[in-house]
Amino acid sequence: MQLSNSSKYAIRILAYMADQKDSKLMNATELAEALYIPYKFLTKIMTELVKVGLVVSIRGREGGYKFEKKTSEIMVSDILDIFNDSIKDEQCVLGIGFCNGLCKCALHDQWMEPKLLLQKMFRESSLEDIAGRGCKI
Amino acid sequence: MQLSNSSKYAIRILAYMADQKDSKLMNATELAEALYIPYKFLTKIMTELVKVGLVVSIRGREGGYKFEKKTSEIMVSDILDIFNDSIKDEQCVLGIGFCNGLCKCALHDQWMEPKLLLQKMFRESSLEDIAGRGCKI
DNA sequence: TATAATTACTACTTAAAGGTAGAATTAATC
DNA sequence: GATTAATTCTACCTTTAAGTAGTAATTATA
Repeated sequence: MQLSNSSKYAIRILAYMADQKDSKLMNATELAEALYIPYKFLTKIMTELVKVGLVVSIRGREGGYKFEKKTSEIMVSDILDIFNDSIKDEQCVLGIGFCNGLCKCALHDQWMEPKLLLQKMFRESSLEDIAGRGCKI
Repeated sequence: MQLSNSSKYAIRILAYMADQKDSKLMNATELAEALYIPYKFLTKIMTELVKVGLVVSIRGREGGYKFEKKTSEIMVSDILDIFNDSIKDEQCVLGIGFCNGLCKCALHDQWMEPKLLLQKMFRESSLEDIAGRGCKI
């Protein structure tokens, strides 16, 4: 596809958090162990999510992370944007060559179709959609 | 998406070659200049394409490259395979988590659709399809 | 107030992809 | 056979993503 590990981890983390029944504070150790993400790498990612305003961090003892926004308002594309993984450029999906509106390779139009589908999903699928199907991702 | 540069370059090179009216030998210098690909990197890629049997190289003076197979028989997926860029794994398109047939995230099925579309194109679009629309890619 | 538990920050290391250099090999042509 | 134009091979350099380490800052609780 390929998304960066940061994007994938971030989606896993946030979907996992969204899936928790009680919206208690979750700490880094807990998340890292539950999701098999290296602890230090996880905290790095969490800091990004805090900076961008998706989650809030409470520092110090008994601290942890919780959502800043409602999970139904956080779209997959918001998360991908953070790590520059969105597919929002004007070029054809594969980015093979020099295609543009005027001059395009023969596959350009065909590739537009799945591209648009993916973009649509990225924009329209919220964390709430991803989480809570009896399956931890 | 993102394909490796090697894959993208390879598709550009082969599509360009397929677009040439006369199937003359094309040399590395010519291709590199026409397609804005670093000469040395291009030759590295060409060597891969030779090894895998898509093109033949004629060494020495007046040498160059030409197709081994008919361009209508070379699929985009063949090229992606060489550089391990195909999306043929069993996981969901994003490869976010631990989805599989039994346990899958809520987006798994949605993502299957564009994934299958892309795979279909990769398999069914030949070099002949890509080339020859009055537009060099 | 001391301690333990927690996130944040800064900087480093590692691995992989992308790209480059130069010499070796091959073969047409003079 | 020598020269020259081409590909091929081996090895190296550079850049970026991924991951690690150590320490500072913060805060609840005993």
